[in-house]
Amino acid sequence: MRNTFKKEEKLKSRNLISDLFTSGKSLSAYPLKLIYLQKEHDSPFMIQAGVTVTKRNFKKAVDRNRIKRLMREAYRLNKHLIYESEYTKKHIFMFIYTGNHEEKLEVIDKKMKKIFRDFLKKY
RNA sequence: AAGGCAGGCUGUCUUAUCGCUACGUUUAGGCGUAGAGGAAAGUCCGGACACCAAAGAGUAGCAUAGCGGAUAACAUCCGUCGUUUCGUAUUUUUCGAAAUAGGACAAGUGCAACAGAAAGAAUGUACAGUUAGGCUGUAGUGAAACCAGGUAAACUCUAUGCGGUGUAAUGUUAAGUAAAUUGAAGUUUGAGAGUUACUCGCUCGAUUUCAAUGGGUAAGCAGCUAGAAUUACAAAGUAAUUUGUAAUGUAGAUAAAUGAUAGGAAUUACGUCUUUGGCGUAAUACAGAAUCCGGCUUAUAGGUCUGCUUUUUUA
RNA sequence: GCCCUUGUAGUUCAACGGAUAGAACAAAAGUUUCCUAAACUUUAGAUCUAGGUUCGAUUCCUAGCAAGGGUA
Repeated sequence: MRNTFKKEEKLKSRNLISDLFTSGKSLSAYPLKLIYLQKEHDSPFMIQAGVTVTKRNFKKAVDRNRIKRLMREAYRLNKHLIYESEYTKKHIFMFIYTGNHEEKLEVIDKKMKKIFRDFLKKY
């Protein structure tokens, strides 16, 4: 499969996001944290995913944008782990960066793989 | 020549692979084109644009403050006068540079530590001008006592300007319902309610029936990027700036695109060597459009230019 | 996005433009005690930053920085 991450695959609806934060479950692998919820949505993709960085830890918009780009890149390169598994229920994902300084892509990539492995182990 | 300070300009380039957003094209896969800044930042001023007829009048409030000009407008910019500081020089003047919220204390009110006789109307001490009184001058304290005193980035006064809310404005499309809104008719008749900081004013009566609209769902689309546009040349003007001609097509996202990896080049720093260079390592600032413009302020590695200044060398 | 407020010792708060910025708690040292606590005595410690107005600024003005709040 192709490693894309297009508009339709991104988590955008405010309602879905607030549902996710009120009733979602979480997995953690510092400096990343995944909040997930099994829920039907309109997207043709199996998972709608978003990333977020708190303003408290990164005051400058440049830093926040950079980390979000790195997280999107890591998700894009690793999502095949889930799509190629036997699991097929629809989910919404939100990745939160809980660290307070910028990490390199390879670190984030490693943690992303760990989170996906943990996620698949649970089902 | 090297270093420091201040200001102006500039603000790394390139190839491949994997991706993102918009537009065009394509039956689909795909392909083509375009894709952050000088400050996009702070939100400190000024506008454009849109809506609010509950948008009116007055007061309050806020802003500005020599003079002339520029501009769509400004608290911005240009010129000039005054004032202050510095330099040259030195009796002053003149000259050069920098800074400057720079109306009014002769409308009224307030304030002035310490010192001083006295800080607002009081006339003291010593000396001198004259012998006494009175008057005048000098000394002494202080930032200010040269008197119609000082102080308005003290209240205040004067002149000028300002209606409010901000693109999440506003318009429109689809589904679809109220105890809400609007219109018409009937019945009844005046206590109250609402509105901008306040007053005047202004708006709204209550209930029943019928018809229409329609909260929320931060839904979709428009607004949304051709504009006080950019670049070049010429002319006018001391300048800010204006006018004319030609060329150019230059982001439009919305949990929010403009990225990642690998290689090469450039610059800088450090280390090392076989030292006009080679090799290795590291770094490449400040910072990310959110309706759009004009300014202001703040941040900024490296390069480059200008001014001032310090040290060394040579003449 | 828009709007507003506040910055004073380690903490919570004071201070008309005027002498050496004050109080409580906390901290340090000492006295007391076999030791600790309590009590008592003493000490150190601050106006967010940079300019300006003024004879003089925590106070007034301007710009920046930081923190907090409101609104949709």
